[in-house]
Amino acid sequence: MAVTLKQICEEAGVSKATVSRVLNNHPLVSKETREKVQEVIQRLKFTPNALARNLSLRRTDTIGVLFPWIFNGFFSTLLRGVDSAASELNYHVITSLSHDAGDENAMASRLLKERRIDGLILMAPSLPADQIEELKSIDVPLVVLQREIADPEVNSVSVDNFDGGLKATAHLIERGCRRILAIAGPQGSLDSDRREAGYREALKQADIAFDPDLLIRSNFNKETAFTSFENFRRRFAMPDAIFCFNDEIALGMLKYLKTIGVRVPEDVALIGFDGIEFTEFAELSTLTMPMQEMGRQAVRLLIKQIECKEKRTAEQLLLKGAVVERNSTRRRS
Amino acid sequence: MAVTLKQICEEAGVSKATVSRVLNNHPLVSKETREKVQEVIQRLKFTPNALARNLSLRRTDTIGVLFPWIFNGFFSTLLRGVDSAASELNYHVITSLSHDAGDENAMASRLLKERRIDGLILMAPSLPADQIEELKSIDVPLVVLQREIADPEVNSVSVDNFDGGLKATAHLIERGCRRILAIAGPQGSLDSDRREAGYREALKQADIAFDPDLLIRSNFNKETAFTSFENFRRRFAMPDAIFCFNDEIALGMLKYLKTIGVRVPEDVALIGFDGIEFTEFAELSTLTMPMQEMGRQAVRLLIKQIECKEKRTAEQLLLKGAVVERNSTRRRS
DNA sequence: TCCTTGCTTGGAACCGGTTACACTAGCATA
DNA sequence: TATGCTAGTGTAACCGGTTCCAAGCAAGGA
Repeated sequence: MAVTLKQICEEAGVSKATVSRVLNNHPLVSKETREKVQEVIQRLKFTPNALARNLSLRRTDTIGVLFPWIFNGFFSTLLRGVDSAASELNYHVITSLSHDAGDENAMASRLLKERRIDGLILMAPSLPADQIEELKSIDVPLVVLQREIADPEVNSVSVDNFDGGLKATAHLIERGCRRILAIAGPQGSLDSDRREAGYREALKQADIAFDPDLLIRSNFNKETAFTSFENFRRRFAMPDAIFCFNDEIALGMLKYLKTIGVRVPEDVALIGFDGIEFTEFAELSTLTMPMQEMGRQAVRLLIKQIECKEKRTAEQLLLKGAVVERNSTRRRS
Repeated sequence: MAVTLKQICEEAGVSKATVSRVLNNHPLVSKETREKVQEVIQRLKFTPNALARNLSLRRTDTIGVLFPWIFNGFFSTLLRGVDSAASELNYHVITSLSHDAGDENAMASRLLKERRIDGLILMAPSLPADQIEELKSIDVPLVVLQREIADPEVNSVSVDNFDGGLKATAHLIERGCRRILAIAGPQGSLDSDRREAGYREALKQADIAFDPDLLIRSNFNKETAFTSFENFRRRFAMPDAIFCFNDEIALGMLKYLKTIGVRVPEDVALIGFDGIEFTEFAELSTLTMPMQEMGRQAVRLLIKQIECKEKRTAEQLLLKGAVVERNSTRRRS
């Protein structure tokens, strides 16, 4: 059995209250008592039981991070940001991957209602609004990550999709491309819509008319992107450039274009969105999101909520990404 | 304030003990009582407080997973395996990344001694033996991941490095390569040594004499690998194939060879080790380790230890990897 | 000298569950 | 009818801390 506070107080000849005060650096303890107690603590190698402490204090110093099963490339970088910020602020991190889509709520509310965590960071790009509503109702600190949220009562940290769409497109335009094919996400995806708005804005700023034929859709994965793209090819000439709304699509396209003999960047420039690590190896230009920073900010926002109880208005952070230029958009010489 | 067990028992007109029995499906409760209590639980939306429960039961249903900061490609896949196995067995997962090397112990023992976790999965490829010794002394269930351990008292799950080295080399030999350069890890790395042994065994089986000049060393990263390789090039002719002892080196080499005009696989075949995801995009052949399965097995081993208290002899699982053939070792036609 | 004040300290309740043990009632057995 | 057993339930201690409140005690002021 581990050493407990009781053993310490018996050994030191003081009460539990006093030992507890020493542990928490309470000022109202005389110097001699404090030193005596500390000596015993050292000698018996006492570490207070966090469970008991948490039960008393009604807090766990732990935050939950809920990720979707799929979110591959981001995952580690984001979690890294979360973990580093959390550990700096002396919090622990419970991770949980939702296995089935729709699982999120059950897992989240279980963690929350069982009081295992003080707050939750939720990364669920496809979580429907009503589920968020439900989570909100549990009334525990919550930060939604990587999902621009309309609801002003929900704290969120997200990449500025509009700004990103604009920058990526502008980058292609600067390289001399004018017929820029956008492979967007599904209808109704807020992320996709905002990126599209940025894309259009960049065109407008360059006095290029928006051509609806040059915007095709996917489900943010390569398979659906391929189908759309082949459809496009049958009807139209190859564009100057392709702006894929995420890196998975872009990486898939890169490979695919090679197989059909289209050279990147000589025949067509290609840019992705997200900045997953693989893009570096693939020499793919992309708009990188500051994932680690997003993780850090999410933690900060969450802990701010946890530590000051009075209801504060929610914050919605929008972090800006940046274009990383690699071979796939190198200027044709 | 959340609903507590006390409120349930008052509302249902029974004692705490009875409510607790209902919650835990204890058989000694009459049907009527059980139903009445359950109805109240439903109606008041009661969820028992895990902290209180844990304190009483002296267990947390939580395992810790400690990763090094660097272990990129593996990270998500491994964690995925851990998470899925843990959640199937009704355990939670606390993750922690050690930020500074050497941090591991402090973090691990803090989690363990504070009784926040019931056991620990430690992934620390570079953890010195004496630190493991120290962790062992805390005497809490522990599984070491991805590190062949000499100590028979420590449970571990690891890839079979010998088998992997053998298979990767044999794969190259089958493709007709005979001068096979191995870019190994540092001296004294158990992983590297075992892979090397496999490499040598494969050569021996093919009646190829081992040539010490064809074994160069790195620190398992591209920078040191480059230095060694350039050194090698100045003195010797290009080999038939290169077996890189991890994928990071292999991916770096792939890029590097391209810049110096050496074609893969036409001029030289290239194979990596580990099976990180990027290898797929890079068309790099590699020996993939079953990362997800390793995570799952580690959890299983750990929970087996947690749940049967009598000291059992430690198990050391060695999972075998498999060669995934991609373009970088495609047979020259 | 007596009372007030402030610093230390201890007693005991509390956080929200689990469970060993005691107790009661009902029924079968002797 | 007395006895033993069992099923169902309640009492109270316990897990290991935190903290409110009261009390002891010495110093300072009236």
